[in-house]
Amino acid sequence: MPDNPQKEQPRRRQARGERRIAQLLEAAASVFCSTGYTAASTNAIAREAGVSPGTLYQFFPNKEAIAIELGDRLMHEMRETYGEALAPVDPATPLETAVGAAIDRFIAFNCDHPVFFALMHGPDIPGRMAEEHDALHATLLSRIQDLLSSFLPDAPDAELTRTAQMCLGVYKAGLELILGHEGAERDAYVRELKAVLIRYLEPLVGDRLGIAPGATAGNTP
Amino acid sequence: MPDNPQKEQPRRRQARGERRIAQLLEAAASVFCSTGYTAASTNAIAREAGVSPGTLYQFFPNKEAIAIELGDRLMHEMRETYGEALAPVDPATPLETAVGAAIDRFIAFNCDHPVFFALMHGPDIPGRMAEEHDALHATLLSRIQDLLSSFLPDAPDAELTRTAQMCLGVYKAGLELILGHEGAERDAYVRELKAVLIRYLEPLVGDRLGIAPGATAGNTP
Amino acid sequence: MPDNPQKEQPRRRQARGERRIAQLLEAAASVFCSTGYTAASTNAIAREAGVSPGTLYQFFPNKEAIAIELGDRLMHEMRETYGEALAPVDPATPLETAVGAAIDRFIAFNCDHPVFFALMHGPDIPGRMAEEHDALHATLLSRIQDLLSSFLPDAPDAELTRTAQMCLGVYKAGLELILGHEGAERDAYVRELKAVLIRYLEPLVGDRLGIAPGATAGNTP
Amino acid sequence: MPDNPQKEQPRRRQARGERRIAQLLEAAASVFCSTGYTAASTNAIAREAGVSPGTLYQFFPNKEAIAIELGDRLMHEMRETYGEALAPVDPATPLETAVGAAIDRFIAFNCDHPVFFALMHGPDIPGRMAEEHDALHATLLSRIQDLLSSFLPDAPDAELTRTAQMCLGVYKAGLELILGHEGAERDAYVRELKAVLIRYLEPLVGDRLGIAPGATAGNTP
DNA sequence: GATGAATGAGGATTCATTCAT
DNA sequence: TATGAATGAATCCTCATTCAT
Repeated sequence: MPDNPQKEQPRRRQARGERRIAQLLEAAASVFCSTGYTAASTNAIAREAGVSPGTLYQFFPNKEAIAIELGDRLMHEMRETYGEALAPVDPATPLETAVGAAIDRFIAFNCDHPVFFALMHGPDIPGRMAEEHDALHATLLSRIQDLLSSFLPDAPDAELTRTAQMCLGVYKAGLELILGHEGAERDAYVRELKAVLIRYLEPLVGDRLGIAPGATAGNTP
Repeated sequence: MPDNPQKEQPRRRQARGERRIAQLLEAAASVFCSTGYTAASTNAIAREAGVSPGTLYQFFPNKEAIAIELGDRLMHEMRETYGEALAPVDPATPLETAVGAAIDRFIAFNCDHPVFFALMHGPDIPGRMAEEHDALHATLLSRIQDLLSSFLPDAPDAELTRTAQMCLGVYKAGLELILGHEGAERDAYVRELKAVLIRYLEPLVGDRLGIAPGATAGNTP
Repeated sequence: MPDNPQKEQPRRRQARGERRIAQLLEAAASVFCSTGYTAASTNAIAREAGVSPGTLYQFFPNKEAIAIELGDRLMHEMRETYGEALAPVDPATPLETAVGAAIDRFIAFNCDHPVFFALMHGPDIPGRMAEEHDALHATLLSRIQDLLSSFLPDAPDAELTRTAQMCLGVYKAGLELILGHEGAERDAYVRELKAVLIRYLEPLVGDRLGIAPGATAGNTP
Repeated sequence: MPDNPQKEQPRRRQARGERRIAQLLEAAASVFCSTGYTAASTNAIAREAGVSPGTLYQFFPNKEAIAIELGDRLMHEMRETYGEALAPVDPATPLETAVGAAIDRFIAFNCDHPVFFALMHGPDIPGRMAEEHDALHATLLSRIQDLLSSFLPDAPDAELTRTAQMCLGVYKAGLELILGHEGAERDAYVRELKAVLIRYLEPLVGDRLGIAPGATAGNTP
C-alpha cells in the first residue's frame, strides 16, 4: 500500500526493455554526435531509435538522464577496457611513457566512442556545469587525479585537483583539434597534445624526485 | 526640425543607427553572458535592448550576424587597447615575460568583456565551427600566430598554425577554469595556465636559440 | 497446489481478482483525493496500487469505469452503514432533528471516505453530467428524495425532485466549505449548512402540517 | 540599460493587439464554455480565435492568465452594468425584494456571459483554489459581503464572511441547476434558489430588527 | 492473470524570423 | 525607422489505452 508515489521502485525490467534502452542510448549517441548535446532533441533521439517519443520517456525522464546514463556506461566501459588505472602506476615509469600511453588510450577510446566528446563538452557558462556533464567530468577528473597522485604523492590535494583540472581542460582542447583533423595532421596534433601535457607535468614530477630538471615553474616562490 | 535637413538627416540617421547597433550589441553581450550564446534568443536581446524584435532585424539579418559583429568589435577594441601586437615582438624578451604579459592582457580583456568567453566557446561538433565563432577564432589564431612567429621565425607555417591552435585551445580551457573560480583559487589557475603555455613553448623557442631550456617559467619575477 | 484444484482454483482466482479490484479502487480513491478526478491518470492509479497499467485494464475498461465502481461501492457502504434510510422516516420526527442527523451522517461518511467529495464534484458544463458522476448523483438524489417524501408525502414528484436537487446542490456547496476549513471554523460551517437546509425545508414541511412556520432555524441557541 | 529581464514593462499596445486580446478572450470564453476550463487547451483557444499558438502567447503567458483576465473583465462589466452595488443598499428594502433582485441580476448576467459559470467552478480539491478562480471568487465574495453587511451591520466580520461564502456556494449550486434546465423548469429552479437564500438570510436579518422570527434551529438540543 | 513495453496524438510553450502599420 | 503582431514548426513531455510475452 505505497502512499508515496515519489519513491523510486527498482523497476524490474524485461529483456526487451534492456534492449530498448541500449537502442535508445545508441540513438542518443548518434544524435549527440551529429548535432551536439544541446541541440539534440528527445524527439530526434526517439526517431533515430525508431520508437515513439512516449517510449523514450518510459525509460528516461528527460534528456539529461540519457546523457548521464550514457556517460555512466561509457565510463564503465572505459574501466572494463583499460582497467582501473589509465596507466601503469609504477612511479618508475618515465612520465613521458605514462602520459603518452594514457593519452593514446584516451584518444583511442574517444575514436571508438565519438559521443564521448559531445558529452565532455563543458558548460556554456563557466561555473555552471549541468548535472549531465558534471558526473562525467567528475569521474574523469578523479581518474586523472589518481593517475597524477602516483607521480606526485606529496602534492597537497588542492594542487592535485588543480593540476588534474588543467590536464583535463588541455586534453579536451587537444581532443577537439585532433578530432577536427585527419591523417597526418591529426597525428601531429596528437604529438602536440602529448608535448603540452608532458612538458607541463615534467617539472612537477622532477621536483618529486629531488631532481632539478633545470629549475622551472613551481607555484610557490 | 533642424536648420539644414538636407545634410543633417542622413547623418543623423546613421548616428542613430550606430547608437542602436551599439545598444543592441551591448544587450546581446549581456544576454550571451547570462545564458550562453546558444540559449540566447533574439527576442531576449531585443527586450534587453529595449527595442522591438523588428528593430533588431533591421540591423542584423540573424542571431549569427550579431555574434559576428560583436566579435569583430571585440577584436577591434582589443587591437585598440593593446596595439597591434599582444606582446612586445622583441625576440630578446624572455619567453616567460612575453607569454605572461600576453596572458595577463588576454585575461584582463576577458574580465572587462565577459562576453568574449561566450563567443569563444568552440564548436559543439569538432570540425564544424559555426561562422559566428569562426571569425573570432581565426582572428585570435592569427594574432597568436603572429606573436609566435616573432619567437619562432624559422618554423614552417603549418607548424606555427598547429602551435597557435594548441595555444588557443589551452588558453580557452584555462580561461574556463579561471572564470569558474574566484580569489586565490582563480589566481592559482592563472599561474597554472601560464605554466602550461610557457613550458609548452619553451623548448620550441629554446631550440631556436640553441639554448638548452632549463631556465624560466616562474610566476614571480 | 491445493488438494482440490477443480473447485478451488476458480474461487481463488475470483478471490484474487476481488482483492485486486479492491486494491485498485483504494489506489484510485487515494489518487482522486490528492489530484482530483480529472487530473488523475490511470497510470498513477496503477502505480499507487503497485500494479502495472495492463493489470488495471484487465479489471476496468477505462478511467470512468473505475469512478463508477468506486461510487457504487461507496453508495453500497453508505447503505450498509446507515441503513436504507439516511434518517428515521417517522414523520413525527422534527425536521430539525432529521435534517441535522442526516447531514451529520453524510459529513461523517465524507470524512471517512474523502474520495466521496472528488466523485461528487459536479459537471464542468451544466447539463452535461459525465456518466461517472451521474450514477452517484442519481443515487444520492433518490435517497434524498426518499427522505423528503416521507416529510412531504403530498408533493408532486417534479417538485420533490427539484427540492432534492436543490438540497443536494446546497449540500455539496456546504461540504466544499466544510472540508476547506478546520476546527472551530469547520464546525461553524456545519451549523451554517444545517441552517440553510432546515430553513429551506421548514416551510415546505410546515405547509404539510398546516403549521405556520415560525419555530426553528436560528444560529444561536 | 535594464538588467532585469523580469520587470514587467507596461507594454504599449497597438489597437490591433487590443482587438486580438478581445478576440482571444472571446475564443477562450467559447472554449471554456464548451469544454470546461480544465479541459480547455491553449491550442484550442488559439484555433478558435483563428490565430496561431504563438500569437496567443504574445498576449498571455499561460492559460491561467487568460482566465484571470477574462474574470477581471467580467467583474468589470458587471460593475459597469449593475453599478457598484448589486442591490439597493437601503436597509428598508425588504430582504425578499433585495435578494430576489440580486439573484435576478446575477442570473441575467450569467445568461449573457455563460463563461462566468465555467470560471466560477470551484477547486477540484477543497482548500486548493487555483489563482485563476481565486480572484473571481474573492471579488464575488466581497461584493456579496458588502451586500450582506448593509442588512447585517452588527454581524462580526467572520460571521459575515461565513454567511457570504454560504450564499455564494448556494448560488453556484443553484446556478448549475438553473443552467441545466430550460423554460418553466428553469424558472422553477430560479424560484427555488431564491427561496433557499431568502429563508437562510431572513432570520439573520430579523434578528437585526429585534424581531424574534420564531426562534431558531440550533445544532444542539 | 500479470507485466512492462509501446503507442501517438495532444498538451503547453518557445523562438527565429517576417510583416503590416 | 520602429513597432508590436504574427507565424508555425519545433521543443519537451503526458496519458489513456493496447499489445506481446
